[in-house]
Amino acid sequence: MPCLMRAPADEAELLRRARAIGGRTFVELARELEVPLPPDPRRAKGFVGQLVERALGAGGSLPEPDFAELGIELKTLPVDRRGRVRESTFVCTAPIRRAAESEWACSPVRAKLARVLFVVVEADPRIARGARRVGASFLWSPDAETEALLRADYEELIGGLGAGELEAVDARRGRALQLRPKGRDASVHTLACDADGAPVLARPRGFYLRARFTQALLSSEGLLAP
DNA sequence: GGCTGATCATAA
DNA sequence: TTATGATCAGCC
Repeated sequence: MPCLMRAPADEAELLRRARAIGGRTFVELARELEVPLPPDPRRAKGFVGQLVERALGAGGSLPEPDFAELGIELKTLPVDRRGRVRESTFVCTAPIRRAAESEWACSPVRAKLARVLFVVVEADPRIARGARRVGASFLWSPDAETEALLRADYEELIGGLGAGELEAVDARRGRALQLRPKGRDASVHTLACDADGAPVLARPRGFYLRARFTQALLSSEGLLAP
């Protein structure tokens, strides 16, 4: 594998590349890409995602799709050794200040989830870090029913923010999407409006896909052991 | 055990 | 500083 990878020309090539790295350990991948391994893996939470980005020729961490030409977002999907999704999937930050005027049709959530390449990765504490591998990959777009579900969640959550219900809209809300804190740490705050429209400080939030939801996607793809 | 809230690294 | 990439770790 070349160390500097050009962007893939089309979906088929992207999917081929993703499937070609299936079965490789992250250590092997890092060596091939000449990327140094982090000294303390527990402090390198995004390492695997960024490694896969490089391996597939993604654009990098820019405010645009990973594969801008193709309109495709890349997401790694951490699973345990039984193929159970271990974590939720970050989608994008929530527009807290502009929540009241945010519509689904032009929302970053809809844009990001319109076309996603999911790359399954092993993330099981019972598997030694050096032995964890890249798994299966699949391209996904929401069908009409799923988009309706995402839209309903989005409108409920963003509606809550827009109404200033900043404390009420916690991670327990939403069936597929949820809102969770997203910041350097709990001390980070951003300007928001409370229920009366008065300015208040609030924690930045991000939209995440629940693990239950991505688990169902894996299942639909036939990627789960019975 | 699953889930929520907290936290960590890097790039521009 | 804000965006990207996520996982950690204690609570329920």
